Amino acid sequence: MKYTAPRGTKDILPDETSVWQGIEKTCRKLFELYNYSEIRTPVFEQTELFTRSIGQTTDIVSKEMYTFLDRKGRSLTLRPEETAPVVRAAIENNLIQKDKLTKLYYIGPMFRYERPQMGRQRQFHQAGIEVFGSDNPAIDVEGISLAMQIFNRLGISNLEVDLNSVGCNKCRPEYFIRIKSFFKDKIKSMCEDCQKRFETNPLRILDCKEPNCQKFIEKAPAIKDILCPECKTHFEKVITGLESLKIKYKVNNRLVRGLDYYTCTAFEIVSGQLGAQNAVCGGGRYDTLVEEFGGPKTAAFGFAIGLERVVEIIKSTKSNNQPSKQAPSLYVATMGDEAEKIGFELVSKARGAGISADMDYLRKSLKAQMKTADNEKAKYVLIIGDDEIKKNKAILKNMQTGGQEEIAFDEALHRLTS
RNA sequence: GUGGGCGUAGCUCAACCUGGUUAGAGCUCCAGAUUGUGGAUCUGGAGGUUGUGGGUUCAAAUCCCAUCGUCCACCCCA
Repeated sequence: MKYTAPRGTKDILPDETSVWQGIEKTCRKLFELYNYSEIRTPVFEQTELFTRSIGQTTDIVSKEMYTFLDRKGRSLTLRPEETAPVVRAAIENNLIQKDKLTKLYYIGPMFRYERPQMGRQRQFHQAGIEVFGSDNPAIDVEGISLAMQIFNRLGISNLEVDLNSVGCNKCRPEYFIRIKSFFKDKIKSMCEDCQKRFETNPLRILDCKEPNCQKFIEKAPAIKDILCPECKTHFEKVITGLESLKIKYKVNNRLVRGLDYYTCTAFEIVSGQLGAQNAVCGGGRYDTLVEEFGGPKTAAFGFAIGLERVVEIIKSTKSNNQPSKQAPSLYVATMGDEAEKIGFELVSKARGAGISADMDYLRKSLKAQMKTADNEKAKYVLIIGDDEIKKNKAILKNMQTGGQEEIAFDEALHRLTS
């Protein structure tokens, strides 16, 4: 084969697109039900937008970005996530204003250079929201409930909400100090990655899965005990909010998100049906990012759903999901040039009348045309041959019942619309 | 970036371990049985540079190396 899709990318083929369309439709419907408006941003941005917001030492920035120079030598990067671009666009277009809540949603492709595996591709798709202008914990609750509502509507259950607070600019530095002093004498006996994390971002030590490291991590101070009063009450209010909506959650003190801009609330929604890459949704609060990007001081919250993973779950859940390909209502079978001409006009008229229709263009035998119509799941077949032309009538066959009748050419379309 | 599994017809796979005529089967597709009627059945047919490149050998789908792709896991995340 001469050309194949680049590594880590996939063609979404016709028998799959209906699943995708269904998911996208459900997302849009619910986003709009919660009063979010769609925003579409470029798929590439200035590289700095991502390095600044996500953080230099994060995996995404340090090894996963598709970065290139354009013809004028500008460094651009295919978006690895959508929060930074939306923040940029919102500031640039003055969407964020004082005393106003701005609620935006997006659906689109993201790009990260990683080794592909189950539920992980280099081009993947996310649907998500960003809310600007409120530090009210109710926003966090609304966001999480919206995500759960989407999964619910898609028929996905067995999900778990993992919740944590990563603190704010006031309490996080304090926590860093505590963590550093706690691990100071232990770090040498921990794994190589943790030793790096100790220098670059000690918070991530908590996320290490090495059994050896976990022994130490278990005894490490939990961030929830060091949170400042504001973060603490915020976190508690998010929890009571979730409880009042009867959303089940699990406080996970080790949940640390891989992007540096998060403050206070961080959450993930994980599925048991996915393999190692089990997060279907992730997000949280980022109350300082807008200001860091030169906008007004603005509290913000957002999440992103991984659509490939949703597709995986839906495929594995629905045992025999019928592809539900759209079928034409009418298939016109013709024999001979004259019949083909008449048939072509009828197909055209049918379409004009809103009836989905198709016909044979391969000059196949009638039998073969019937077979094609059957494979296409056409409801009716209109047969036109020499006999019919003479009588100025066609044969209309109902493919479900097998019954057929002679009918005038023009009459046939009326029959189908009525 | 690291480790392991796998690349054979459009699809799912067999033959590989133990090298040996013309690389098989099911499904799909095409034709016929049915001179102009789909689904079921039967008969026939088409379809392959065995991922690619090199090596070993009288002989390679089979053994070896490389490379690309894919899958799974680590890391991390959606």
